[in-house]
Amino acid sequence: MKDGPDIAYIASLIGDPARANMLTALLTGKALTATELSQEAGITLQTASSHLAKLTDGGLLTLRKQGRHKYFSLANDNVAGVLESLMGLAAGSGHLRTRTGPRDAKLRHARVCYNHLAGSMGIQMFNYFADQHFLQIKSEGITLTDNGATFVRGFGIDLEALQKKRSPLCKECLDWSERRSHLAGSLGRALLTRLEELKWVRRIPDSRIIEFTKAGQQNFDATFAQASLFA
Amino acid sequence: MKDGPDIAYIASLIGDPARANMLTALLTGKALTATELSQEAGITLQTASSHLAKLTDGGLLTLRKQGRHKYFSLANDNVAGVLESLMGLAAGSGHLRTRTGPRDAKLRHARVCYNHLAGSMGIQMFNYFADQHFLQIKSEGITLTDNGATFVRGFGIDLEALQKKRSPLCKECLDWSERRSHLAGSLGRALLTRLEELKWVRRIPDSRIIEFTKAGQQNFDATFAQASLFA
DNA sequence: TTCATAGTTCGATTGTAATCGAAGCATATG
DNA sequence: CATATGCTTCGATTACAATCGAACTATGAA
Repeated sequence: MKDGPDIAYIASLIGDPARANMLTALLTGKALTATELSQEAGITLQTASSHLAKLTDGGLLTLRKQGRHKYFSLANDNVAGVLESLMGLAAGSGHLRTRTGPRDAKLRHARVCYNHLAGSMGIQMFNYFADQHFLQIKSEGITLTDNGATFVRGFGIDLEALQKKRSPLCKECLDWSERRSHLAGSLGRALLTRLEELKWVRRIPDSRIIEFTKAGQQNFDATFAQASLFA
Repeated sequence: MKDGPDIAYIASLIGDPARANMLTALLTGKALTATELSQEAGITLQTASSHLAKLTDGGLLTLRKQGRHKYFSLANDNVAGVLESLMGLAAGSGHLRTRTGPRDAKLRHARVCYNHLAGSMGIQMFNYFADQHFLQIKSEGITLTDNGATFVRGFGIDLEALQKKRSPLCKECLDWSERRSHLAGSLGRALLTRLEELKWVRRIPDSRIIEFTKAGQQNFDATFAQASLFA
């Protein structure tokens, strides 16, 4: 009856609306203060403080003290992954109270998922990498091929700096809107940062939406053209 | 503030201990009746009935009526996937109240995850398939290569019958104990069934544990020998 | 028909967790 | 130092959901 880890404990942490709102807010990857999170969830600071304590205690969040501020962020990629797949369930399983407004459409097109690109644009990029054999999927995970490394460097990313880091270079992350994998890991994050540097995209403040500039969209489509389009 | 699907609703469904117990019980893939599930969770039938109604209403369970029995099972692979990854979080994030007893060790070695093989043996099998290039990972998902198909047929599986089905042949599923992917989908299920047919393994009743026979373990290791062992 | 088993619905109780006001620390700034 | 800001702790309130006993419905067996 009591096989395995205590799943109810973690799920109940996510199961409170206020806490769920804070967690989704943190899916942008940006670290937020307690006050910001309380506003995000629509509750007072006192209540938020108690919630945040529970979340950190449960290992879902990490916090960094900076002066008199406390910055909270998701503990790791796994947390973000669970949140995204929960969204997949919630979207798929009947109860989709997601009225598909214009905002929602933008969200499906491109959004940030723990600092990497998600949505249909994220899928397109992943597809391109896969089609060009820039990625090799082994049982241990995804690795970047030599051709892939060349491409990434050419795109203006300091690959060596990334590889020095302890965190995994490539990971895949399941997209709730597309139900496919997109590229996560430090490379995924670096790619999004680069897209911002190039001014192909910009983030909408206080939202997970990523907006493409007109030129940016054209460049993106040209760079990450899907092979299937030519077939 | 209200981006995306209602994640808190789903999470709160899983977040109740009684419901979580029922869900994990269903991770074996076997359909269970309301009475069995109530015993599994240690609650009365009345309470269980209300819980089961909520779970089906939330799209996590499907039910099949057979005479005066109601058989419940997980709605789909996604549900099983979310449960497993929640276990990963719960196991990893500090609060591992999983005292590693002998039972737990068996669970890590081989267990059933929604009717397919999980645990280190599941990983070993997946690794073998990957190393032998029996699987090809594309962005849309995993596909079986021709060599893979030959191997699978030789192993005694009616591949054509599986392919006729609507459900996906190959999927990957993240293992909470190993933090790696193992093979899910209808092929994954068929492989486990075949292992049982061959009497290499047997399921422990009322548990997720899969036990290897002595000969079965030897045959398994010989068949799915990891390339890295020879390196 | 009568009895037994499987499951649901109703009502009342109980416990717990979310919430916020008020007061208390802690860290910055003038 | 005083004062503002960010956050935590305490206490009381409130609301909701889990629980079970009892009565009810449905299916199957004798």
